[in-house]
Amino acid sequence: MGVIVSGTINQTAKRLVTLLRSEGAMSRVQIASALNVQPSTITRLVNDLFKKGLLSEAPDPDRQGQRGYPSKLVSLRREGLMSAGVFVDPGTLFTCLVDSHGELLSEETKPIVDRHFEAVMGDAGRMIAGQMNRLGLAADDFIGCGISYPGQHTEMPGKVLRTTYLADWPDIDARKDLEPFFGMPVHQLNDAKAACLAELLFGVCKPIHNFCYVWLSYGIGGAAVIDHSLYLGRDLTSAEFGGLFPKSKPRPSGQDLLDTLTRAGKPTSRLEDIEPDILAGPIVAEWTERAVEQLRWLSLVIMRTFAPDAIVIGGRLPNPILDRICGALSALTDLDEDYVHQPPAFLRAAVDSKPQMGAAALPAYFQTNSALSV
Amino acid sequence: MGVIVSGTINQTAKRLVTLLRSEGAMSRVQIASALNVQPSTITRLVNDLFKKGLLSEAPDPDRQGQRGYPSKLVSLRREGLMSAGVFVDPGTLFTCLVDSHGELLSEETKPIVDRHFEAVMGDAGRMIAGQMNRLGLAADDFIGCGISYPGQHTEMPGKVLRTTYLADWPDIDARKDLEPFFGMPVHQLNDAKAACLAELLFGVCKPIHNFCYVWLSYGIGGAAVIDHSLYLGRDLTSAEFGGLFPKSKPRPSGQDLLDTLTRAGKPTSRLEDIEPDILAGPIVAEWTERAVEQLRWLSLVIMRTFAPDAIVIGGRLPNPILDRICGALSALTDLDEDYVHQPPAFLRAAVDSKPQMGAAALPAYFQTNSALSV
DNA sequence: AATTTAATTTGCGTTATGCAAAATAATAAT
DNA sequence: ATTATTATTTTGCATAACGCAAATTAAATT
Repeated sequence: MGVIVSGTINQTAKRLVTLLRSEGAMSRVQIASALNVQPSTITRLVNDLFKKGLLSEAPDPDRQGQRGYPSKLVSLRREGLMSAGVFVDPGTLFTCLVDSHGELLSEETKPIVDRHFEAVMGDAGRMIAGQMNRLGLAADDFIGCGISYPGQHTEMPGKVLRTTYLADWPDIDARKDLEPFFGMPVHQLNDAKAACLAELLFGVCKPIHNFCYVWLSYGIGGAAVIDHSLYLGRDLTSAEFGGLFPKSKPRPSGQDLLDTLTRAGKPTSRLEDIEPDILAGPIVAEWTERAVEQLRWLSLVIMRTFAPDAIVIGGRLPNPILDRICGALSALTDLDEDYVHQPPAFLRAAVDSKPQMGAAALPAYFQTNSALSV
Repeated sequence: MGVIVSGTINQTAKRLVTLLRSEGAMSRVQIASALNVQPSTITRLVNDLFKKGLLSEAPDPDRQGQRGYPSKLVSLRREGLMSAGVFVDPGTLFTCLVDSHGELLSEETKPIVDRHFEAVMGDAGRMIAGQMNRLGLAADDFIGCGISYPGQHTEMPGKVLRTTYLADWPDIDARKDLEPFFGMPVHQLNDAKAACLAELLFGVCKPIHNFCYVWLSYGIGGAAVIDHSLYLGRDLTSAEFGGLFPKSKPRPSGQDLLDTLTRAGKPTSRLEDIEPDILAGPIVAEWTERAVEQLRWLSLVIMRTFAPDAIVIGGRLPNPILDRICGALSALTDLDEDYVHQPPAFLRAAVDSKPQMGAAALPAYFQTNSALSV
């Protein structure tokens, strides 16, 4: 095995990895033209990275009856860029290992009993190490570990992430505070932004260069990807779409849904605990309808600002609700009478049900992402 | 003289030009550390570009009583990257030549009598050529010419710009339709986006990496700069802030102001024609106050989406009104009760009164801009 | 079996750039 | 006055990245 990404990875190599993540298997000439370099450059680069175990190669299965040297399709080797992910729900610890395609290699979930920082991170580190062990892998087969939890970013030295949910957690600086627990490079980002990266690298947004993610969880978060890069904005507060809905009024958030259920005499405290019959019933249906209307307005705001190619709907709201919301938005023929353009594509997030995959996307993103543009 | 930018300009050279535009004069070591390369690389690059006439060098005037080899400050040579600009008002043609610092070398304004495309562009070409002549310069001393006018971009092959104001103008493709008139590379963008680039390269936004421009003209336009690059979005419709205000209702646009004056018995048809006493009177004051309130809301939307470091106010509304609007926004201590962060910096655009400078910024931007990031 | 075709590879030269040592021009210490 | 110290810039050398053109390869077509 052995780790693959050495300290210095050439700029064109980064662009190549980003391209292959985005487009999947490609021939060398296709790569060369996409990256605007000579085929010979790609030959040398690919053969080099192949030797290092980063890439794999296969004959083109669709090729039939064409003249000329048959192209060989190059793609990321699954075991080439593996990463680990840890998501901290206030009550549960979700961990996983994923390969370069975002396929789960293993996962493990555990209730959190001791909520203190050291205890949670100690547990997480042991869970990750245990999974590696069972697969016969070592920490240096991995490019890193991502940590994600609901929380607010603050622009302190080192960009710390703060949570109010978890008892007396300090402001956390990824490198300094977290690496000791995992023995590999650590990256962190809050739940919405991490989930967005998971869609970018592993989910439905692989080929999309500009999109906005609307994250519907207990609160409403969001993220924006511009030119295949996460745009964070001042103090990492870009695309905080929740803030567009006044806090005091009804809004399409999970907390608002739970409050609505409580008012309707069906008190529920966690989104996962909403009963199937209630989920299928009129209270939720009515709430969803209102949410769709509010998100239609939000989509208009997004189109007037970011004007992305797609708006992605995901989060920790129950799946059927997110599916219904996304379906209803996709069915709109126009967003608003004053909006003369086509509505954007509305996409249902593919990997939002496993929030630890968002975390696992972080090292992959931060260590190999590079703008694809010429 | 002779042109300076040869066909191929190295990537680090682009980053250097962008850096010097943004930061002004710098020493070689400062440049090296800003661009994350070795000082020796900068020595060679700078000496090379100096020989080509792109850069100039001067002793550091502030240096006094420090040990060591005295640094020499490198900056863009004024005559090194000149460009031309043409702005087409429905009734007037504004043209100019500017140097690499955005200083006007010459300007010429002329009423449009024949509004047909060929006639207008023919005139513009002759005006530009005449100005060059008078200064003893030739077309190939210039990196290009920018064309700008109010209009809608449409995503047709080649990214055409369409106008409804000007009689039977076709969809225009910069390279194919415009270059014959000017004999140099031509770039085009609508008024708001061009004005934004003028602030980025020549105005108050030189050092700002993320900002949004709110363009208050007859209509309301806008633009967003992310990582020192203009972000255009799907079909070049990003940051079309006007669309956030329903067309049917009062809105902070110049047309709305003119309509307000008409209703108040002071009919005026052009923004330049508003009488000084009316400008200072209660109708305009009241209108401005309402505009400020609406723009406060818009600023909140901008902060929840782009979260830029600054919001820039500019346009063709009368100067005193724009000054008052910008002043009032700057004075806000918070944008909204739910917005817990600091308000952004509100900046008054510096070069919006000369819209042809926006046009002149286009060649400078498109031919040398390069993300500064590492 | 020879020809055509298209992808890939190889050989060669150039450019960009890192690294370390040297040169330079100032101030500070003796 | 001379020497030491300091920071910036330059130079010499080595190497990595990559363009270009020619060669190679493996298929289909003639």
